[in-house]
Amino acid sequence: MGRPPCCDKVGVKKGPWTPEEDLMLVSYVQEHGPGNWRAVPTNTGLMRCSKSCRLRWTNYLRPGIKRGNFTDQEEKLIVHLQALLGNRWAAIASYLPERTDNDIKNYWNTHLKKKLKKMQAGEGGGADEDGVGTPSEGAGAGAGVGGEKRPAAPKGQWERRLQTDIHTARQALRDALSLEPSTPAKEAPPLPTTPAGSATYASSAENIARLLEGWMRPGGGKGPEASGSTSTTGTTTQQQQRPQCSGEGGAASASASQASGGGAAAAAAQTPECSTETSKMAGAGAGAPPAFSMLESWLLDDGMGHGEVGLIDVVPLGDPSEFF
DNA sequence: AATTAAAGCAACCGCGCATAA
DNA sequence: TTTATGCGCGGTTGCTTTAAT
Repeated sequence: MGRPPCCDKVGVKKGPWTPEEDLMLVSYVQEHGPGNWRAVPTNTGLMRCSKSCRLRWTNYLRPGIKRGNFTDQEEKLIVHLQALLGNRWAAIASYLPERTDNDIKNYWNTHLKKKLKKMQAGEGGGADEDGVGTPSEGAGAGAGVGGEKRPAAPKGQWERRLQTDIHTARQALRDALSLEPSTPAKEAPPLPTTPAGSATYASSAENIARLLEGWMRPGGGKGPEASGSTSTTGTTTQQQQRPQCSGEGGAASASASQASGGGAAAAAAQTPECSTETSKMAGAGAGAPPAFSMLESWLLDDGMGHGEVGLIDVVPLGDPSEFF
């Protein structure tokens, strides 16, 4: 029957997002929460496709996103999870709540693939074309991994598969983390004991501040519209890359308020109900321990002794990220 | 200093799944 | 039960930046 386009192509703007658009989207989501994306363009006046809005939010504007360099641990985790789960980036991303699937995917394609290929080549092994990521067969997933289309599995089946995924991932994480026993908190920065919730605002404000920074900087780089999202992310990402998770909360919100002179960003920094997703993140990181610490303690807590109790039992099946 | 190639990243596209009507 | 619609995911594209010559 032919699926209709998700939105009218006429009058729909494409390409990089401008800071103005970002602000419109952010303030809308702050107010209404994410979801009902279909209504977003109408209600905000954004000339964007609903999908585009969702993507922009989840990949860039959403609070709690960490951008920039991946740590060694994150890298290892991704490599292992990719080997186990295949190119199921969303699933992999659920283990790295601060990273977006798009980010992980890009990082895999641009860095890790090559890196591993090189390593394998070094070992004398002939890496297969896709390289490395041949997902271990029978990793339980059984399903089409590594690019194959997912089989349409009934929900029960999907849940079982997810359980297996979690189980195998857990094993892999153990391996991954034990690879470098002597990489203490080197890459896992100590987490500030931030008051619950502040991390959410911080992250949110940080993202917004970041975009505003690029926007408001007079002649900074390429000017407002060119700078748009690209500059805030592209070039400046590296420069603005801050020491992650190191209690930037106050600073971030401060800069947000400064930069915005109030406005949406400030609101963003203060609106308690960032969004459902935000709350998720907040809940996730209540006090915002990065997922890694959580994972580590989960994995390394040998005293857990509850057999397989743990993630699987805690997490409502179907969304491991809920755990974080 | 100018040009070209390579790398990195944001965003788009199309498909499948879930669900409400 | 069927159909329509929205959402999410993975693959891919194209623009921008950086490095090399």
